[in-house]
Parts: sequence; C-alpha cells; structure tokens
Amino acid sequence: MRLTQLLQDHFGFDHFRPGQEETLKAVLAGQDTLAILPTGAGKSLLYQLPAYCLDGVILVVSPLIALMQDQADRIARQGDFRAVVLNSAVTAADQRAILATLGDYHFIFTSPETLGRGPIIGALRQLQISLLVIDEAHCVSEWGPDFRPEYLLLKEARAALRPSATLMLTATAPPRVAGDLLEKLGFNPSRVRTVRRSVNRENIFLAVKQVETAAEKRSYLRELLPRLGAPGVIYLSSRKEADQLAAWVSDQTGLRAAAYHAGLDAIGRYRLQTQFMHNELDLICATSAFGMGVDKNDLRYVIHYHLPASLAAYAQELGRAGRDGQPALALLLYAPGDESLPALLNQVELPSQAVLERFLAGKLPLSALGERGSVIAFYLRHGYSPARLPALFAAQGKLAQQRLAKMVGYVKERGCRRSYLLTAFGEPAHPQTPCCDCHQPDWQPAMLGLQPAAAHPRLQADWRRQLAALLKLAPGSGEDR
DNA sequence: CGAGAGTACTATAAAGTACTCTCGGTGCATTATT
Repeated sequence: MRLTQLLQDHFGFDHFRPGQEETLKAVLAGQDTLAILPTGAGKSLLYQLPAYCLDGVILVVSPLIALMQDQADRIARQGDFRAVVLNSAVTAADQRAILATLGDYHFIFTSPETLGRGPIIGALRQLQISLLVIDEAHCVSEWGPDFRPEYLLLKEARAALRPSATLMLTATAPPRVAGDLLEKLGFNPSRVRTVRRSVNRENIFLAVKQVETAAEKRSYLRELLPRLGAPGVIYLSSRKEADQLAAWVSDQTGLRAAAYHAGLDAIGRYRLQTQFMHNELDLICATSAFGMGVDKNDLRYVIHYHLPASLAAYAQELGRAGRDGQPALALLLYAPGDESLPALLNQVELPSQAVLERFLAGKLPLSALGERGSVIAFYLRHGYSPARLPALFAAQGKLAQQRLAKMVGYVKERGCRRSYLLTAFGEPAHPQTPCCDCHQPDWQPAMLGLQPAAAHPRLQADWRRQLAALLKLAPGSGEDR
C-alpha cells in the first residue's frame, strides 16, 4: 500500500495509528474531512504526509502563535519541505519578503486573525492551496462570536482560497460542537467526512467529590495529593485562586507546586513548562490557559477545583492525564453553586438581546457598550447585517447554556460517569473496571495503581526566617505585612 | 449577577454596621493625541 510506504520511508513507522489512514485517504481523495482523534494520535502527521502526494501549498491555521514557529521548524527539520510562519510576531519587512516569494513554500502557518487581514488573502489566492488545515477546530465553535471573532471569518477565507480539500483537526468535539463548527465554516455537514475515534480513555478513573465549601475542597486535597503521585494538574477558574492554591499546596504538603495562567509573561510560562517537563515541579495549578502545546504524557491526575463550562472542555482537559496509558485519575471537586461562575461568564461575554434591540433601534451608541460594543462593531465591519446579530448571539448564548447543563449533569450523575460522558459524545454507554466513583464510591489512589510521589527535598516553609538569618537581620525586621 | 473584600462612619473607644468596590477565563492583534 502506497500510504504505508510513505509512512515507513518518511516517518519510520510501520503502522498507522487508529483513524490516521482513514483520514489521509479521505483528504487525498479531495474530501473535506473532520478528524476527531484523541490526544497523542499523531495529528500533525495528517497534514505532513499529504505533502508528499499533493502539489500546491498546505495552509495551516492554528490558534496559538507561540506554537506555530515550533510546528514549522519541526516540518523543516524533517527535511523535504519549506515551511513559513505568518503572524504578528513576524516583522512587517519580513512579511513583505515572504509574501513576495510565497510560492516557494510548501507549508504556511498562520492565525485566523492574520489570515483575515487584507494583503495576505490576496497573495494566497494566487497560489494553489492543496489543503487547508484548521488545527484545534473546536475553537471555531467554542470561541465563536465573542472571544476570537475572526474564527468566524474562516468561512469567507475558505471560500476565497478554494482549497482542494479542508482538514479540520480536534481532540474533542461532541456531535453538537462538530455540527456547529462545520456550520460556522460554511460546510454542509452531510457532505463532510467525519472520522471519529472514541473519547474513552480506559486508563483514567473518573470521580467527583462533592463538598459543601471551598475549605472542604482544600482539606480533601491536603489529604489526597500526597497519595496521588506526580506530576499532576489542578485546574481552577480564576488566576488569583490558582496563585493561592499553589502557595497553599506547597506550604501544606511540601509538594512542589506552581501557578500557571495568562497573567504570566512568555518567559515565566516557558520557565514553568520547562520545569514541569523536567519533573522539577510536582503539580501545576492552572487556569484554562494551560494545555494546548503541553506535551507531557505522564500526568497522573487532572483535578478540577472548579467546574468547567462544558463537557467538551472537561474532556479536553482531563484527557491530558495518562497519555502514557498508565493509570491516571480525573477528579472534579464540586460545591453547591459552583455553576454560577461559568453561567455568569457565559452571560456576560455576549451582548444581551435587550441591549442589542436598543442598539438596533438607534437608542444606544456602540461606545456605551464597552467590549461588547467592539464585538458588535466587528461583525458590522465584516458585512454581517445588523438584523442577523440577535440570532447569532442568541444561538451562541443558548449553546453555552446547554453545554453548561451537560457539565452539571456529569456532576449529578449517579449511574456511571463514563457512560454519561460517552453518551454525551454520541457513543454507546460502556462501563468498565475500574471505571468511576459511581461503581466504586470507596475508591482509593492505591487501588487505581497510583503511588505516592517520591519525596523531594522539601522547600523550607519558614524561608523568611532563614533568609533573615542569612542576611543577619534582627528577627521580625524583615517582615512585611 | 452576587460574593467577598475594603472603607467610612460613629464619637469614651472599640467593634459593628452600612455602604461601595472589585472581580470573573481563554489570545490574537496592537502602532499615535493633548
């Protein structure tokens, strides 16, 4: 078989991983394809290998510019192809030079925002795009109108570029998200080939711990974390609380913890990721900023201190545990009322129907709407008729509500969490052993095969005093607060 | 929206009350007026 030959010759593998061959065949036959494959399934191969068969440029749209250069470098290092990056990190002079010689490249990596800007589409239109790749395609649905609206302009970009085929890649997309993203990209879903592998991760035990207060969450963690092993991740929905929890965990358990969120600058992020990769940290307390591009396959647990806004987001985040196939734990801590924060964020991020009506009636200037005003302005600037806006935002708001309800349903589930998750993703229920806390309410880390973390030289809890001694300061004189 | 922190007030001073304020996530892209 020719594909397998290419795989051997250029990548050194004997066999495709599940879903890869089916996706490649569809793409090479010119079919628009949505590939929903779990993490670690080798997604970049899905657009690298076609380069050996197709003439023309492969255009990859990806959400994080921080990862683009790395992706391009990796392809260039493999040898046979020229890859280039176009985004705001590229100087204007370099951009001009690249645009003038765009035909020399086999791979072009860019962001939806850059793609949506004038001259680049024009230059790309002169080329034959053999494959348009939309990486992390669930972002089209999740980041829809409010967060990164340029994702909705991909529909027009695709129409303008007329690629021979489009390949959409994601690790998690329940049927509703899949349908929504296809629609937002202007596809007729029935004419798109969907390759879907199960979201089930058999080595991950699923559990929810219901408590009454935040204090109970902490005392539970103090008891649990030392028995879980390392490394692990705790997700929170606020930066401040991530900072606080990291400090508290370090103090209370001696585990080496740090906080990761968008408040860190690029250097701080890089430093933390590197330390974590080298196992110089036991756990990271993170917001949703942590994830994409984190390539650590030995996470023993993913704990959610707060409720994610959707089951898709939860599946994405918990799926980062146990990529090595070894036992891992996905635990969600829940206190009554935890759903109010995601509910609020859902509500706040979109202009309300009442506000929209008053704006459309000319009774409210955009300038009075703050950030929501700029979202409205964005769509008007891009040719959306004002009359379409209420429906666009109403649909998004409803979708967000429904997603959150599914997430709450997971917490309340009594029968089998795994089956709940699977059915939400359109798969048959499938309990297993070990499975989840519904079947094993008295589960313990050791029963799951999780071992306590190796002890590391404990950080001195009273470093302040030690430092004072070192500096020969009188006790207390160095104290702030 | 609504919880929790912070401030002002009172007027023996201290501590309690009422109030106002702040926050609550993700990342592209930024290029200029008095």
